[in-house]
Amino acid sequence: MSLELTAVQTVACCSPLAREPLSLPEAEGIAPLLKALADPVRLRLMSLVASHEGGEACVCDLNDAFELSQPTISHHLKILHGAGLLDREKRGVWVYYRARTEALQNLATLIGGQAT
Amino acid sequence: MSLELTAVQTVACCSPLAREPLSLPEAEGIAPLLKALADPVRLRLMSLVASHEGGEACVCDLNDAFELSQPTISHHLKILHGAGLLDREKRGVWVYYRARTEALQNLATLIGGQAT
DNA sequence: CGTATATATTTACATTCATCTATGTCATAG
DNA sequence: CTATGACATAGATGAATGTAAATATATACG
Repeated sequence: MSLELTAVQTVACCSPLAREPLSLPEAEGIAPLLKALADPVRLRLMSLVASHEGGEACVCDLNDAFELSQPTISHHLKILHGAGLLDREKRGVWVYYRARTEALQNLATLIGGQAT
Repeated sequence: MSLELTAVQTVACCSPLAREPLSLPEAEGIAPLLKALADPVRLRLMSLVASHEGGEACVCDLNDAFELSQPTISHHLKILHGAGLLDREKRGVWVYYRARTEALQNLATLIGGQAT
């Protein structure tokens, strides 16, 4: 097991933006998470998965929601998964993605948390 | 006055990610806001301004917190201001930036809001 | 086995981005 | 009016990123 913190672990460690200045390592840990979200396709993927019944969706469902090639969707899913925003589970032929809601909540607290 | 919505206005209009799928126009409106935040320097700038006494800081304060050239800081501030995350006010020789907390709160609600 | 389907990876290319240096603008001081 | 300090803009460059096309892997089924 790695000693490195994942982006998701990093974001859980910090006070809200408005409370105290972020250190450089903190900022460098959090930016990749926001970067992963900062794309229209990936935002829609996240909301599709998070709002899908059961909190999960298979790639086959997701592909149909876009006019993009399957490899492109797969690429975006990999980025979201790599950032720790989506969990992956293979069941038979299909792969299901599930939103990591605690990661989203931590991020929301960081961005919008009160100063005091 | 333009009929276009700013990114900040756009983000205030949407349900949380986990409640219902984002439309393409919504996602395209929100992504630029996240993109503006998705950089270590800009994250630190936002937190420096937001947590600074009085909720504002002048560029002279901000420059000193980084080992980057003044034009580079100015560039990042322009991006944050363009996204609607920072307000700008010139007073005499100095320029003060102020965090738009309601924009941050709306963004936080969008990302972390409960499904129901 | 062999074929079909679902998903991932690789490669290639065009675009975007962060940063720098140099220069411009504006306000104030002398 | 000229000099100085604070900040912005312009232009250039190298790195990172998005997308598509082709290919690979893995499972199911006959």
